[in-house]
Amino acid sequence: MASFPDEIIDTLSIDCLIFGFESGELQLLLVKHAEGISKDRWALPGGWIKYNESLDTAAYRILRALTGVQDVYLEQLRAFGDLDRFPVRRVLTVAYYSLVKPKDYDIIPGFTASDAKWFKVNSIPAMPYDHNKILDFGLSFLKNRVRHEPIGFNLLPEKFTLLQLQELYESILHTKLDKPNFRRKFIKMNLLVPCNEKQKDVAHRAAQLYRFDKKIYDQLAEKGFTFEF
Amino acid sequence: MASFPDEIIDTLSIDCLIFGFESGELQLLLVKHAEGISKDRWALPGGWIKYNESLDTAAYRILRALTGVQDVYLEQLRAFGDLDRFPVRRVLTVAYYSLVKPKDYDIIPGFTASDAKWFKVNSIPAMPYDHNKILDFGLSFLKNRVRHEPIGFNLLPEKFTLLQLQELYESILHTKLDKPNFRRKFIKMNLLVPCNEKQKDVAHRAAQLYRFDKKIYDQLAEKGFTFEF
DNA sequence: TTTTGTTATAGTCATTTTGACCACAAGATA
DNA sequence: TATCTTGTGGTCAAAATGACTATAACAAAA
Repeated sequence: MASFPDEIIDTLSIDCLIFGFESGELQLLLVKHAEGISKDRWALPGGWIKYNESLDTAAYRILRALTGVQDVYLEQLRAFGDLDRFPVRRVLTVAYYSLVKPKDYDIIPGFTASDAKWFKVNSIPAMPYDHNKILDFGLSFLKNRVRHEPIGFNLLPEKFTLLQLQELYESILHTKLDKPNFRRKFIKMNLLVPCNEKQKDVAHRAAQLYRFDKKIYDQLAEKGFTFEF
Repeated sequence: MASFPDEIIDTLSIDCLIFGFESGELQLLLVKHAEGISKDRWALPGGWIKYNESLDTAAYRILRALTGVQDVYLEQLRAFGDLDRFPVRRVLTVAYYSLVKPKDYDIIPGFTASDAKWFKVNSIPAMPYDHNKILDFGLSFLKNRVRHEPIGFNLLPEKFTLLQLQELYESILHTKLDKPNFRRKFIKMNLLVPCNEKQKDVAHRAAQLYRFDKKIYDQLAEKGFTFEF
């Protein structure tokens, strides 16, 4: 079974949770299976690991092959290994996640996917296997993480307004936050750099645009800083 | 290969990080391999998953068989799947961790372990495979987690002093904390219940003993509370 | 041109939390 | 009795928080 290096291991798979943020809502990238036992159903982008690739390598390959998404930062969530999670035989899957800006990527379904598109996190269809369970895990992971690390980095466009940032937090935390207080708190963290630019084409007072300062973030991250909301 | 349900899967393993806290220091439970390619070396308690058991089940079985430790809460950390992590063939391992009170457990080496004992985290020997890497991951995970959840629960004896609690935090966070401030902060969280008892056999003023209030903790945990130090 | 609607942004204020301390208490030991 | 060690109660200024109020911009409607 392990004789040919490039052969797949049919008991080890990868599944990806690709989160995006657009029009004030958290989104998830799903693919429609083109073959296999869940043909024509929407599910997490996933596939078999090959004998000669590491978990990370497999995750990047599979995500790219199925959705066209590449050059993202994938992070492992954890393994899911319940006996009955896959109906045919015992399959262990390792879940990865990423946070991206949907607009930065052309979604190109391919490989074992006949289609691929963004779904609002609040209206995800019932997926095959334990994919909904994996999503739930990912969502609570995200909810937890957003409280302690400035993950907004990857979800917002290069330049963003404070309201967009706040909406991102509200959408992940599932709460309303006070605008002036949110603004004050975030600005005091020194992570935001005001661009010399304002919002355009809005039917109200244009907001200041900001961007994240990666350097300052890295400095802070090294000292192990955290923040709460 | 998958024909006999009770057969092991020789490409899937479990490794456990069992942390303990004693005499002011963080400890880790290791076993000495009795067989295999790393015979006589100290390593994380670990073993092969069987075809008919889930990851969690395998973790409990293996930990118990090798060290005698049972009735603990094991939590999955993540999977480690680098191609070269195991010299003979490709093996994916799923790491689990637990926090326990060493005194609560009789360490009984067994199965593939010829010996088992606690090591101070600061003097862990070089271990085979990627076990040191797994430990590093576990330590930073712990460091991060201790800042946001009251994990002390499982590491301290039933009744403990505030100084013991503080030493636990200092030992995980690798810093010194101010005594009166630590005390004030922790007491205000309402998580500690004073026992009507004092420390005994100490060569100085005896400290009040406290215990955790699990109910209050659960209430707080549900609301998603966090704390910082 | 004025009004209206909508979001941006500045600021107030009482309360709570923090960090850095000091000082005394309790008890064992020299 | 003096001294040492750790426990525990407290102060105090500074900073952070949460709940608001008020004003600024500016597009669109009246």
